[in-house]
Amino acid sequence: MTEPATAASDLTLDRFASPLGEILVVTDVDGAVRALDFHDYEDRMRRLLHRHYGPVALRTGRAEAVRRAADAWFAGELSAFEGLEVRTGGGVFQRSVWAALRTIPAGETWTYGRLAAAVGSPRAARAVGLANGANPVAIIVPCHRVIGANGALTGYAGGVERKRWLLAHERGADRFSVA
Amino acid sequence: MTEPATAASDLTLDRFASPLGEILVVTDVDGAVRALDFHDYEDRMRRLLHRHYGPVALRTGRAEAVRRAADAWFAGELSAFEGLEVRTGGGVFQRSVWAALRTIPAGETWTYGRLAAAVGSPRAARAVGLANGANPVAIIVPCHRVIGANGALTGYAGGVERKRWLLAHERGADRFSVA
DNA sequence: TCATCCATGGCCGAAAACCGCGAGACAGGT
DNA sequence: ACCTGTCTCGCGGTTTTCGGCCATGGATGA
Repeated sequence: MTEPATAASDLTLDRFASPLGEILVVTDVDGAVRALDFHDYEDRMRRLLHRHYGPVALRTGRAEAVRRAADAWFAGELSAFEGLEVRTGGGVFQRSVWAALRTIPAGETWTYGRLAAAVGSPRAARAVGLANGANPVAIIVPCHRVIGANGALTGYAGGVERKRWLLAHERGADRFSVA
Repeated sequence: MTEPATAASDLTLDRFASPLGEILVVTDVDGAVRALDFHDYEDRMRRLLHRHYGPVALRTGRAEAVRRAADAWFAGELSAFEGLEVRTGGGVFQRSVWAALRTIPAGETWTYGRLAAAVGSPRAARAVGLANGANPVAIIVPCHRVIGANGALTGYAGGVERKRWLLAHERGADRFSVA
């Protein structure tokens, strides 16, 4: 039955351009962000929404607050997402991981193991990887700030190239272009 | 994730006497009935609640409306439950079965097959049996009005004796006593 | 009439599969 | 010694798959 599932009835879907390609964002009636993903992974995003909330119909509309924040963020204002509320489904463990992600400062990277320890399960590094990959709200919930203990980027749901770009961007080095 | 689960936070549990022994009833803050069972099956009732709503704490209290309706019903006023709202968890199929049960007139009996057909799955007679057995709200949702195609009572979560008593009561023949 | 046999369908619990990990062990190359 | 890359294996939530369970009912055969 899995109860604590933050019910979702009316969700709206918006699309806007970014340096990393078109971005899809799903918000609820309160303006909280329920999902954010890249256009080339729209299928997966919808599957995830379906898994969390059951069959939901997305009405298209504009999420102005998210657009503004994203524009500012891509322009270099790395604190632009801080005011945004994020609301998700998922299990207890996943939520704790996603919450912990937002505490990682921009420009910094953690290892999966460190994140696991931070949520109280030091040996669950691998499970953290899973949870990370299931993060419904890319970029705003910065799962890209987690890398392997050996420094390898290891993986990213939107493609490792984007992960590399995001980390470079947060380091203030904007000179790389995305393939 | 199983979504349409009618969230439950505050539930209250009441106990009162009846010709069939002590009865347990669980209601929510709106007064809707979430569960009703016989005292000798309290464990199962709690398991069911847990399955549907997760870990919930039951506070004891009085469900006056249900008490009044039950007294009237046992006294012979067979329409006494009609005004009561029932709210349950469970799957889509189960809910449709439980909803259909309330359309069976008192004093009448259907076969499992007929009920299956009524909910649009003519071959799911056996599955209807399962759903019937998982009915969280006894008597008010009259699962006892369903019997085998050959007329046998087949089964009842509260014991077949009680099923026999209930059917006799609804036929207006109150002369049998419960073992 | 009764006993057997079997296809049926939804649900549940157990078990296995899936990995965006990481630590330890080795093998080479300096 | 040291550093590096490769391999192996245990780890732990989540998701998926699978096997039973049965409050049936219709067909068979004694």
